[in-house]
Parts: sequence; structure tokens; C-alpha cells
Amino acid sequence: MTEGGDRRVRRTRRNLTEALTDLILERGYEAITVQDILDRADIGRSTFYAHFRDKEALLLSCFDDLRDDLRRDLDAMTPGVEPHDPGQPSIAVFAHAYRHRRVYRALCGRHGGNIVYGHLHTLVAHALRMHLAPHLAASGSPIPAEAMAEFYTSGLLGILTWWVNQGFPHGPAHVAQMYGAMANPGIAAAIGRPSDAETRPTISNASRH
Amino acid sequence: MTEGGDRRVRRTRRNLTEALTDLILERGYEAITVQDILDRADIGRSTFYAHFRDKEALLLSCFDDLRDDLRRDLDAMTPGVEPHDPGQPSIAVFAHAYRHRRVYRALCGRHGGNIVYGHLHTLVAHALRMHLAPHLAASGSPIPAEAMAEFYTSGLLGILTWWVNQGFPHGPAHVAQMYGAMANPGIAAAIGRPSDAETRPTISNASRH
DNA sequence: TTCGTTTCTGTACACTGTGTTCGATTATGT
DNA sequence: ACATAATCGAACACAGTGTACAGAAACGAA
Repeated sequence: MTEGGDRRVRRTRRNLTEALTDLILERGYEAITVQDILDRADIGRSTFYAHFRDKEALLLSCFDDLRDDLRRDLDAMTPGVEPHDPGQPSIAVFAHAYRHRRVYRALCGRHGGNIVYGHLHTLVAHALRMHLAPHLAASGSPIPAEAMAEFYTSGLLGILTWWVNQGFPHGPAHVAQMYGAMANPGIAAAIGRPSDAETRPTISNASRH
Repeated sequence: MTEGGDRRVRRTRRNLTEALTDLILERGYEAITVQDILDRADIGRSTFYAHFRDKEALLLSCFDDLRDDLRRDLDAMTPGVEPHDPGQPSIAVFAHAYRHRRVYRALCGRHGGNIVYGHLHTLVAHALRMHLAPHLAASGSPIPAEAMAEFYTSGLLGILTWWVNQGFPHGPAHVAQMYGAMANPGIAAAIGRPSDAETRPTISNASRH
């Protein structure tokens, strides 16, 4: 048994996802038509609809494997809530993006449309809420947990898309450090703990290029 | 002279923009068809295209007046750079949103699509950059100004959409205070100035409802 | 290799929505 | 009251979507 069933199916799906990501980088998601994908992938119309309900279903399937990966990474660090860094999930996100640069460039860059962005947002917000909740409960912060999660999630994804659109000019650890420098002081203040963002040494140069 | 020219034109544009915002709140921007707008506004097809190139042009025209307003507010505070609060533009944004609750609910809520969001983002990012630049230049912060502007803009808009989607549960000053509590410590750390977010008294209750 | 099964292909079709055109009609400002 | 300008409505060409089906091709297993 060759993994994953029929070879034709694998070929079809691979060609389609590659065609889609290519086209997104060239023209942006919104401007792409199903026929464009078909032509680029050299796949028949009826074949496409045998696999995916529409363009968006294909897009999400491109993101599905990645999403599972990321969710695993995030869940892995949730149980043992690290008390010293409630913003820790950010590292997982940046590392994940760096590991899959090409797809992120297509799905989360300025061309990617907002569908994938929305899913990422949900995922990250949930993880952040998990990490912040225990600290917030103890501190009696006046800021609603929802609002905090929203703020730090948006900031994280803002930095992420900036990083992606710049073409990953730094290593993931460096970007995570930047994020931490901006986010941690506020988090520390909210949960009544002194920020350690400044007591730590500036990060060693983990960037490439 | 009655302000703004022909009464028919005013009627048409008013009906169209009202129909659009109504429909956005009901079904979301993406799901709306030009025909839907026409039916709701009771306007002929050719009339619509005499005024707007397409659905998106109408959407932007809904936001245009607001945008000019907001830009004026933001520019008004840029010249006399207030050294004590580089995050000051946030107040203008929240106040502006509160003043135009209904439109913001349609354009910046979860139903509004990302077009308006993108324009808002550009506007706010620019204002924040202006306010941060002088402080950053002096402090020699290792974080690129672009990245900082991106982070705090995303965070601000994140809080804004959260606030909008909740139905404006607090007054604008209260939300601005929440934003400041999360953003200011990080900004203060970056520009080498102690945060004053905690030395200030907790804001007086400016919320309604 | 053969054979039954699954997938792919190409074409055709119905359908929805877009944006334009144009002559007839109606409202507007003066 | 009148010239002007805006609206209407119906028709049209067009692009893209999603479905159906019958024949060809590729597949995996024996």
C-alpha cells in the first residue's frame, strides 16, 4: 500500500493546491477564478468539483494540515501552564510560520484574503485565553479577559503578517522577542507581576539572512 | 439652494447607503448582491450604476465621510506631539467610533468584510507612526518602527472590533483606558520612559448602559 | 497479464449575477 | 411653465458557477 490511497487522487490534490497557492501569490485570492485554477493545474472541471465544493473549500484544505500542526503545538504547551510567560504561545506561532514560510506567504500575506486569517485568529485567541485565564483570575484585573485575548491576538497576528509580508527578514525567535517586548510589559502590569522583558538579556542573534 | 444639489440625487444616495448598511447587518457584506440593494432601496438598476461603479464603491462611499472626519481628528492632534502619551490617537478613534455607532456596527463588525477594515488600518497605522516616531528616534529601540506601528494598530483595531461586536458595552473613554493599560507599558518600555498607566487613577466611570 | 473498479476528462447545460445601453418618463430648480 | 437632469425599466452580452453524463484512462489486486 502506498500511503494515502489512489495515486491519481494524490496527484490531483497536489496539483490543485499548488496551483492555488501560486495564483494567490500572483494575483491575490479574490481575483482567482475556479477556471484559473483548473487551467494552471491542468485538471478537468468536473474533477475539481468531485474533490471540493468550491474555491474556499480548496483554500481551507490547504490550511488544514498546517492548522492541525499548530493546534498540536499550542495544546502541547497549554497543560503545564508556564507561570513565567503567559505570552508563550507566540513562540509556537512564529516558529510554525517560519517552518512553513511558503504557505504562510500565500495564506497569511497581503494576498491571502481574510478567511485563513480568521481561522488563525480563532486558534491563537483560544490559546492565549487559556494561558492568560489563571493569572487574570488571581489578579482581579479590571480588563475583561475577552478584551485582553483580543488585543494580544490581534497584535500577534499584526506582527506575523508584517513579518510575512516583509519576506521573513528575521528568525522566528527574534520576532517572538520583539513581540514579547511589546506585549509582556502590559501583560505583567495586568496580572500584577513585574515585567521581566527588560531584565532578560537581549536575544542572541537567531535571525538568518 | 438646498444643500448638496438635486433632491433626487440625495434621496437615491441616502436610500442606497441605508439599504447597504441594513443588509450588511442582516447577512454580511459578502452575501449581498447588487440586486438585493436595489430591491431594498427601491432604486432602478441603471440608476445605481450611474452613481457607483460597483458594490464596493458604494461601501467605500459609506465610509468616506467618516474617514474624513477621523482623519481630521487624528491630524488635529499630530502637530503638537504630546510627549506624555504616544498612544493618544486611540482616544480619537474610540470616540469617533462611538459617535457613529450604527455605521461602525455595519462596517467594522464581524459582518463588514475586510475592505473598510483595511482602510481604517492604514489610517490608524499612519497616525500611530507619526506619534511614535520622535520618541523612537531618541530611544534607539531595537524594534523597527514599522513593527511597532503594526502591533499597536492591530491591537487597537482588535479592541475596537471586539467593542463594536459586543454592542458598545462601555463608553469610549473606558475602552481607551483599557487599551492604554495594555499598550502603554510596552510603549513606555520601548521608548525608555516609565509607564504612567498605573500611576494614574483608574478612570472615572464614563460608560453608559 | 488480465480484470473489475475508480478516477479523470470533455462537453454541454441551466443558472445567477454583473455591468451597459437607450428611449420613455418623471422630478427638479429657477 | 420650461429646460434640464435624474430615474426607470427592459433588454442584452458576458463571465463565472456548479451539475450531469458517457467514454477514456489509470489504478491495484490477483
